[in-house]
Amino acid sequence: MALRRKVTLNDIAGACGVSRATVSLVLRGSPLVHADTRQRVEDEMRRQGYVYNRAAAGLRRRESSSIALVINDLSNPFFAEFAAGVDEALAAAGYVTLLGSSGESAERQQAVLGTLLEYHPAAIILSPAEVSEASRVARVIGRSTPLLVFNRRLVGDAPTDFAYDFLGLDNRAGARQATEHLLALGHRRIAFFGGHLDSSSCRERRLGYQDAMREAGIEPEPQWTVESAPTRLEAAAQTGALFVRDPAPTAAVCYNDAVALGLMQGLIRRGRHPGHDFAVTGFDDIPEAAVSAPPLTTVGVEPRARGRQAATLALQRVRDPGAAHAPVIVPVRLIERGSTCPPPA
Amino acid sequence: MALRRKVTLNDIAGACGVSRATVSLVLRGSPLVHADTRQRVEDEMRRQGYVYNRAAAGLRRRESSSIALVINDLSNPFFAEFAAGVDEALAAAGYVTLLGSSGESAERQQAVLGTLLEYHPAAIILSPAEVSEASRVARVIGRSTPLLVFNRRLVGDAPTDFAYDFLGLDNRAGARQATEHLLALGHRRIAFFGGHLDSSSCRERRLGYQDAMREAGIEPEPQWTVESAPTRLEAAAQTGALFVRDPAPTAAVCYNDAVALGLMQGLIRRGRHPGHDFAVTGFDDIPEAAVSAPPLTTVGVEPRARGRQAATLALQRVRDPGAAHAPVIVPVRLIERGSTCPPPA
DNA sequence: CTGAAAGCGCTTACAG
DNA sequence: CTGAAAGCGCTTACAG
Repeated sequence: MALRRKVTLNDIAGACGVSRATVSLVLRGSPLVHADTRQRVEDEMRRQGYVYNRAAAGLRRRESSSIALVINDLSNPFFAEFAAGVDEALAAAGYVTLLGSSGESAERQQAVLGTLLEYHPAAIILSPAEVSEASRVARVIGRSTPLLVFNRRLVGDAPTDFAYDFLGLDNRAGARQATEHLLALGHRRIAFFGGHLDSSSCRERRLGYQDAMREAGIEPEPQWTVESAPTRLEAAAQTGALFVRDPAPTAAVCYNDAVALGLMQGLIRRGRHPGHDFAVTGFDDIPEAAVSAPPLTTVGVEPRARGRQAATLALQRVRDPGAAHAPVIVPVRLIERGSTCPPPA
Repeated sequence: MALRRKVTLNDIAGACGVSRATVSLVLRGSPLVHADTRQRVEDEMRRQGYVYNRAAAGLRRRESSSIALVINDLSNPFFAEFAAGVDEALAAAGYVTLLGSSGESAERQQAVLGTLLEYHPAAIILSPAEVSEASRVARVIGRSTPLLVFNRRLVGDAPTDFAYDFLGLDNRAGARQATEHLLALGHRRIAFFGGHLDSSSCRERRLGYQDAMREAGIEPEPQWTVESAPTRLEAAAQTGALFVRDPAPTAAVCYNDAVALGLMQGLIRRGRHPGHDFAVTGFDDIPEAAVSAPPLTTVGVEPRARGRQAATLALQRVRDPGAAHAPVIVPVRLIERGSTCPPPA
């Protein structure tokens, strides 16, 4: 099957015996055009299967109707949901999403940003790879495209003339709530499990954990902090690290849900019963959290709503480039389900 | 912070005292340009922070370097992985991914396709909503953009002059393998659980199940087929339907992993032990399948690799629009893990 | 080796 | 109410 040539404004104008300008006015719904002319033009467009060329229009009008979205890990449901939310809100606002993924590699992130910039998006939404330096990101993005960073802080200071928006979660308060919940159940030996401490979100969550512990008069033992990649698989593999020394913890505040679900898996393999003889909390409230066995007590952050919010913030910035750049921190709340229990007697 | 004006070829040409044409040649790495000139131009580009405008170039060259990707459900890890694979391969080939999602709504899919077409992508990759009519899809896409459909067939016949590529899984063979595995373990009363029979992939998988059953001399009872939305939650809720009549099945071939994991959840809630007193198989091998409790015996389809393959096929079509349109069906294979067992004595 | 000119598909003052 | 003209940022023959 041969592909058909694309129909342009010129084709329609020619067929109707009017000028391109008139067709353009019809397209943009101008009241200047005579109703008969409008009708003829619209019929002809339908007949020929005309498709507007937004790139050409954008070029002429010097404006962009795309927004670039760079995700660190699309296979994590948290980020997949976030991306879905971004796309949903952008589409509703008449923008198209240019997708890129970094796979948690700062190198790839640079390359992806460089490529996406060539499409001159109106703004960039970046969920950064674990260790992304502000200076490098600033260098590739330049000073003519607004940037919204989601979830993790960029590392180091950005150049003074490089401002960007930030949308993050109240990680510290969320982890604190989770820890306080475990303390209230009677736990004293509580681990902070999973994540890498060089990521800002992980550090913040650990601070919240430490806040609650110290407020309860407990100094967390170093071996109660176990790092792992923020994935289910890695977390399951690290489960043993919680039990190498006595007295072992009776509960764990996990970096996120993926890690918490992995830990529950790891516990079950070791013959333990999360929610009965060991308490686990997560962070994110991904869809699986509600249906795991047992259902996961976790900190709800509504990733899809965060995606919509990120899109909204980015579009606000497009409309008003001069506004101040105050970071937006989203409050979070603990959702109690079945994976927490008092410590075994 | 005021955004800076974008730098264009003209700015560079002016600053270097050469013409736009020369700068353009430098950009495209032409050997015609004198080494000194090239150096001066490249330095100036770096100095001014020039960013190529691919949309403008594409307009002039009458070619597109974007591909549209429309996903039915980004919150299903299977499709999220697929999308990640598509994006990975497209980026490697120098294309950008225009993302859209239909949320399993055929209406929204039409709207999303319409919008994305205005960016004149070189091709469209569509993972269609559950019931997508070929004629409607054909109408919105027209005859000048190649289409690759993934995973599900479009419903009804397309107009004769509308050809599209198809990448699908060997659903029938996969479900057959799963069923044969259960038969080999000694099961006779085997259910086909989950999915909607008006989706082509579900119908095909059910045929594979029926093939294996009949070959073993067993006529599947109607009540052994239980439909549900292809999600974990819905499947968990439908678990009871398997046990309303005696003799109840001792095993279930599930439509996909999400459904299988939901069924396992539902079984556990009813006091049963999947992998010990009831056998379950899945389809897809999403990441969770390997780490569920018990790990899920399933049919591996490698969604990320399928994404890369879809991108490759779409790009082939872009290069050679006249080639024949033979559907590509990917062979699949059973991965044995812990969720299957012989029937209880 | 480099420049002047035309043109991709659109929009926007400006005439009339 | 409609058309002629200029121009968005680029590329591509064609001269020289």
